[in-house]
Amino acid sequence: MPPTKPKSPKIPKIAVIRLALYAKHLEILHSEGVKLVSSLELADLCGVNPAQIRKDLAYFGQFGTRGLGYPVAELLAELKRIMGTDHVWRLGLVGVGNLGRALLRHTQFAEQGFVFTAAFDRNPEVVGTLVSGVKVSNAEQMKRVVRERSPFDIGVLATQPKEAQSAADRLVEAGVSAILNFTPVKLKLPAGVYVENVDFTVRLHLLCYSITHGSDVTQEHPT
Amino acid sequence: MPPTKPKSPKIPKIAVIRLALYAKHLEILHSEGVKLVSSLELADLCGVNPAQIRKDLAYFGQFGTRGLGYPVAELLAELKRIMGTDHVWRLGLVGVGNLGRALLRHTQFAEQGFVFTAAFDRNPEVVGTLVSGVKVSNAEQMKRVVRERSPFDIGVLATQPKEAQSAADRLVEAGVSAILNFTPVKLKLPAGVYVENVDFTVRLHLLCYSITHGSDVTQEHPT
DNA sequence: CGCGTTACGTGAAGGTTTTCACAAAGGGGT
DNA sequence: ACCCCTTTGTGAAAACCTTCACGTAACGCG
Ligand SMILES: NC(=O)c1ccc[n+]([C@@H]2O[C@H](COP(=O)([O-])OP(=O)(O)OC[C@H]3O[C@@H](n4cnc5c(N)ncnc54)[C@H](O)[C@@H]3O)[C@@H](O)[C@H]2O)c1
Ligand SMILES: NC(=O)c1ccc[n+]([C@@H]2O[C@H](COP(=O)([O-])OP(=O)(O)OC[C@H]3O[C@@H](n4cnc5c(N)ncnc54)[C@H](O)[C@@H]3O)[C@@H](O)[C@H]2O)c1
Repeated sequence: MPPTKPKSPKIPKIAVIRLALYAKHLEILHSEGVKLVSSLELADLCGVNPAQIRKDLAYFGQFGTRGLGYPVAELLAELKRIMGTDHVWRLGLVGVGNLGRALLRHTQFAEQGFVFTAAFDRNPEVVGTLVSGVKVSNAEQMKRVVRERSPFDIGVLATQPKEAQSAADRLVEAGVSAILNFTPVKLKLPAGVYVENVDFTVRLHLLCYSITHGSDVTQEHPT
Repeated sequence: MPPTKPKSPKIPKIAVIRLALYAKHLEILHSEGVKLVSSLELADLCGVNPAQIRKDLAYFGQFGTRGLGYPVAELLAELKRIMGTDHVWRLGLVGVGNLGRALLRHTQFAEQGFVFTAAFDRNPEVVGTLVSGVKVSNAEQMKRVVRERSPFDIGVLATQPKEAQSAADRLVEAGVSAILNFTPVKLKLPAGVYVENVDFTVRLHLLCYSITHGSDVTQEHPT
């Protein structure tokens, strides 16, 4: 029986973020043939406090053996199950421009279990072409394409900013409940639709502050 | 005289991150001709608590007028000065591949005061070409190019993962003290060099967790 | 079989960030 | 000149997250 207890207590949001970090390093250990790892060793690899790891894991169950540590393969499998990354997720790209193209061609997504099954654009010159093995469909027919040919779980938004909201609406209409948003627009979406905004410029601003003030402002968070 | 007091007390790292968020919304208000804004109004726009804004600003000085609010133009100018974004920052790209190309072509960086003045690659087929008006130089000659022709302040790293560390070392050698790192590699760099890591896959993992557990884990943080 | 060693799991302590709540301050109307 | 209304700036309280410290459990060795 898997030693998982229900996650009744409130789980700090940042703990979930760190879970992905732990999984990443467990993956490496696993590939190196390491069978057991202590919270201290894993903490060193991840650059966090060992107690932090134990506490984070405790939110989801008991995975270790006292006196030994954690079984790498099992813990990795558990973390993947918890994160939902124990199976492939299908991505649908909206906006096959400069950035969208780079994302489609990014081979490392597939290695992590994220596969583009569909791509959409509005530009007739792009529609119908094949980018990195993915056929670009007409954005107007998203709902139909999703239903009949290429369903996906997560929408990746990379249109021009002024098209972002309507494109997002279309994603929701098509039944998508999670969006990775690369546009600088704050999307208005119904409850139950999850959004993650990616904005590189915030990071640039932080670097500017650090350079200007000579003090590092970057926290160790693994984002 | 500008009402700025020295930043003697300890400033929460996350407060600086929010400053960029405030500046973004002040920019919009300014373009709409709004002259004054209260912490309540700005808080609504930014999706944070009004007291948070007042506290964050208080770390850097007194910018408001009691009973009125904050003067949009002045506060914006102050924030830019504090962040160091009151002038143009020069970017140098290392690795003109899928992602690097998208970044070079991204017109919105310039609008925010970030301009690519140099680009480097190792691939002879790419070296010498012009991408979005920027000449691609040989990565081996980075130090010379930076000194003699195209200095820059912030290095943008978008090489293959296994080249990341050595490319970063070269950036440091060339005198760069801030790096925006798009590779999944945790760079080892001397103290005084600031790094911000951009990793989209963490965001995808978070979305997976949200979908799987039906509870939103995304914090309102503006990253 | 029991004892020593190790390292987990967790309550409590400690530290940091967010929010509350209110005194103080400024503007504007009369 | 005074009063009223609004909103800042800021201690204090609350919430939150991290780290400590130790009881406890499991393994392995003599
Ligand atoms: N390029 C970058 O490096 C970069 C960096 C950060 C953020 N972004 C953001 O990402 C977005 C895309 O940037 P880009 O450089 O790729 O722009 P782009 O103009 O090259 O690409 C946009 C693509 O979206 C398509 N499109 C427009 N409306 C659409 C719709 N309703 N449905 C489907 N497709 C539609 C366009 O035809 C075009 O192909 C922008 O919002 C930009 O702000 C880009
Ligand atoms: N493409 C994406 O959407 C995406 C997304 C997330 C992360 N990344 C990361 O960004 C990096 C680049 O991705 P990509 O898709 O553009 O890869 P890519 O292979 O298309 O481009 C890499 C470029 O870097 C150049 N290069 C290699 N070594 C170099 C060196 N020492 N100095 C200078 N240039 C060098 C190569 O010649 C190539 O042009 C990778 O680390 C990848 O993991 C990419």
